[in-house]
Amino acid sequence: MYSMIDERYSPEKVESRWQEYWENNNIFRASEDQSKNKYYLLEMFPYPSGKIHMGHVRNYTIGDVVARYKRMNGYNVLHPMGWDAFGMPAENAAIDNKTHPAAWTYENIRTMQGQLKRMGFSYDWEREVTTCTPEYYRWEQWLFLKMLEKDMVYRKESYVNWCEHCQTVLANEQVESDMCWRCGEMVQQKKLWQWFFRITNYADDLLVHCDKLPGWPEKVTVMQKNWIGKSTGSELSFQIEGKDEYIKVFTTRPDTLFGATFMCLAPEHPLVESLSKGTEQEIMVAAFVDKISKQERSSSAIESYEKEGVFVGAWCINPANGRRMPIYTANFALMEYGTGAVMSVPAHDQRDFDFAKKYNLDIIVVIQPKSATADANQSNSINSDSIPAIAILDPATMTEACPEPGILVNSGKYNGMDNVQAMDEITNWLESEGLGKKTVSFRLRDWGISRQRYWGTPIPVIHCESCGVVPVPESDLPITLPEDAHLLDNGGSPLPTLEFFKQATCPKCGRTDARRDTDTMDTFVESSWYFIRYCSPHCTTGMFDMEAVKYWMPVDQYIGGVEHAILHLLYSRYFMRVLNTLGLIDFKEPFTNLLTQGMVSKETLKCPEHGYIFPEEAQFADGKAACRKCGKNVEIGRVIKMSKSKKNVIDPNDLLNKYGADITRLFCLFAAPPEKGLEWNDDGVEGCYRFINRVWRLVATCIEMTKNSVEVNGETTGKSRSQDKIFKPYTGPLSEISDSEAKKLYTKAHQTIKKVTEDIEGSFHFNTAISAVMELVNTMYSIDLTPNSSDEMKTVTLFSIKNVILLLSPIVPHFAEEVWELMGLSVRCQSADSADVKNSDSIQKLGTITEQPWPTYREDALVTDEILVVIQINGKLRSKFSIGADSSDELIQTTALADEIVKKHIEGKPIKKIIVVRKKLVNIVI
RNA sequence: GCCUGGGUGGCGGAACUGGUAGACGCAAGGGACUUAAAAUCCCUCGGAGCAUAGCUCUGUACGAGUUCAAUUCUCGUCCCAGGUACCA
Repeated sequence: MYSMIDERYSPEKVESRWQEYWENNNIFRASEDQSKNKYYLLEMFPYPSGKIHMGHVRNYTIGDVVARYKRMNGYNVLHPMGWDAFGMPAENAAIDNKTHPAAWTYENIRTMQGQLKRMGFSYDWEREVTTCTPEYYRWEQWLFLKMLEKDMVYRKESYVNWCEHCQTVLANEQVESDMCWRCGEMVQQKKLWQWFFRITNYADDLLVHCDKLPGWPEKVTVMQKNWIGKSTGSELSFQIEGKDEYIKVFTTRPDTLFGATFMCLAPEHPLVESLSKGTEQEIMVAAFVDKISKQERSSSAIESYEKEGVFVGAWCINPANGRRMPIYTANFALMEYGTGAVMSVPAHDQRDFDFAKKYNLDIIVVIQPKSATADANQSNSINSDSIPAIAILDPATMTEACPEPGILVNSGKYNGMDNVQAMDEITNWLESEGLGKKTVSFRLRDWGISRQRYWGTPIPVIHCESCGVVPVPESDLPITLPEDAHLLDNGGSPLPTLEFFKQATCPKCGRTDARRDTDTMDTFVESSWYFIRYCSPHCTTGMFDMEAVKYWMPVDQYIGGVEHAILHLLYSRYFMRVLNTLGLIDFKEPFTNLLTQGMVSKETLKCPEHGYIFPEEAQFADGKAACRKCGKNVEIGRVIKMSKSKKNVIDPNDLLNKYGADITRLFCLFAAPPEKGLEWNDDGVEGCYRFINRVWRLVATCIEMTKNSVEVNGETTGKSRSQDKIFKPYTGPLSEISDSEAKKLYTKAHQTIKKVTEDIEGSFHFNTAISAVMELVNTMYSIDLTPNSSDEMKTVTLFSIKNVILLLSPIVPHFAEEVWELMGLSVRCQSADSADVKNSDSIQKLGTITEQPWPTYREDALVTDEILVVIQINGKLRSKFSIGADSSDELIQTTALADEIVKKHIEGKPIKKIIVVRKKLVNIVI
């Protein structure tokens, strides 16, 4: 029967067959089983943008390999998948294609689910969650009401990007160099009443726990810490000249108070208008505030604007020295941070220095850096490891601010004090005067969740003229998104135009002219708790079933793009804290271990006529590209992460059609370690196909060489005639093998098991794991394996090939199942001869490869007899030699010194030093 | 701008805790097999030089430094990517 094995591996024949087998036998269905250790493995669910692209394929392949690996290690694995189905692209598509966001979304889900199934991922599809269904978002509305009850949500006025021409709100992405992407009109800022989650209440807790997430990459926790941005400092009050009013500032440098020479207020600061009123600056200030109010408010935009400001026509008094300080309004002072006011110390802050130079404001030095004072005293000293020798700071000659620590000057009674000490002393003094206190400030802002969009979760409140904001009664949930709505051509939400939706009866007073909130929630809200919904996706009595959550949560391993390092991950952490505070769960951190994969990227292509185009819509020739539709030259843009909106995506279908799922999976993993970014290029895929075929032929060879009997787990399988020898994989000690070639192979096989296990367990470095298996396969190819090989070689070969298949099985599961069966190792091929299998127990034991235990290695089989030692002379490699593995350092040193090449290099020169690195290297210094 | 990463042959990448730079694979070139092609197998493959079975120099973005020894540690510079709160 085995001579019937095909010459080449044919994925199209094999893959669908095994996918059906897994599905029909519910192999990946997860249920709470208290007797087993659970393992919740989660990949970030996708936004259903159309088709999956290589970024998804890579992410989900990594996850699937881990899921299958953990299953083989005996865990009860939960591996769910779903859809982050609300979002802006559905609205844009609806406008462009004259369809409905729901129709577009569900169609995409269908397509993408088909693609994922074709990849052979081991999801429990019974648990599929789709966030745009009322069954899902009703619980989000429910939670919103709970949060409202507990004052965890509030309303305030806040700005949005506004296009006057389209009469609509724009996302930051829809603003292209200050203009509306649809019509090109200059974008303005508009103030709207919006809902905010009080995430800042948890700022400290979120920050502190960043250091209690050992399973997270440090770069992610560092980014989150910086994002939260806790700074300790002081809040100081400056009296406005001639008034009994004070300006409060937050500063991290109270030690520089005596050097504060002017004050900057955010343009939206209420004092800006009131102070300038009636002064000759009034018009200038109003014009400036108006100009700033129209500018984009994203922090990258704000930082890119030139720092500028306008005098508001009033002064305040420096509480330290009574100095008159002009008050400015400046574009770099942010209302959202601190108190919206900044005391400016130009001598010691670069931004203030630049501002002072620009507007010709006073600069007073109040700290002399220690290095400068020391250098000044010993004029010729060269201080090699510090700042270039500075003379004593002089405002007249300074070219930049000096933020260095040092000794206070020009600071009255604090002169001569160390500046760090002065921070406390000056704050304490002002506190005693009632003008200051120590405080902390966070960069983190409350989470604005109101969106003036259609395709999102409706916010469950009603606005009543008599009662104000009234929560929708729980019994009225869900507030479903009306489906008979058409997107407006300008991109605006149709909800405010739908009278039947908007009209509501006030639950409190019964007024019938109340109106429903027509805003929807930020889609980050859905993705902040979907992972907990997976535990009990069909629960109708609450967000989740407590028992199921107790069993499965937290997520043991979360895998997704590093792009989500801050927002999504921080919001999810915040949401668990909310649920915890509400008493719904007993933990705070959702994800124990996190793997952030690097972005799969590709250059963008932009046609002057058709805008962004897909790679297949361009014709490439000598480094240039032309649009296939209009023939015009296409602008080849930067290499950026794949995204549907920029159309720089590669659909895996071509690869799947040509090579199948396994080769595609193998290639994605072999290309680079997961955390590294990947500029897409499929040049190496052919090599992966070759490798799989090498294994395929090796399997055929092994079957041929051992004929038709193999024993697994003590059970003989396959047909054996009495005259046949029965070969089974050798698993005994290395020392009992006499054939030196078999010995080497046995060692290599055990080393490979160790290497692959460690690469997966330690860092998910599948690329090196695959390399290791390739090496083992190469070793096997270097041996002449025939039916005439020694019995010893046959059993060692069987051990090796069995482990090649097991080690590869999480990566190329269809292929592995197939060859496992061909080798007579799976229960499936037993069905015809079930009499061979003595009892149902052994069926259980055999199973298919998916149910096999992960292989283990023998320590005794890892060691080799000889080691290679390299000889360096003055750090340069000159020679090397092999020596017994148990040789002493002394023996290694004398062997090295006796080396002919070494002798030639030394030529009687005196040896200054010899360094011997254990069993590795000798460095002779002459 | 700011925060976080990254930069190694023609290409993707490897190198444990500072100890042989280039594992594994792709591409390329040469050869074997074949009527031919595909497939497969074997050999070469960072650069330069020389007295070419080999040897020497040089090389991990760039410039310094620490060390017997640096892709790895320190400082500085350049470039690229991710995020920057309404893309998800």
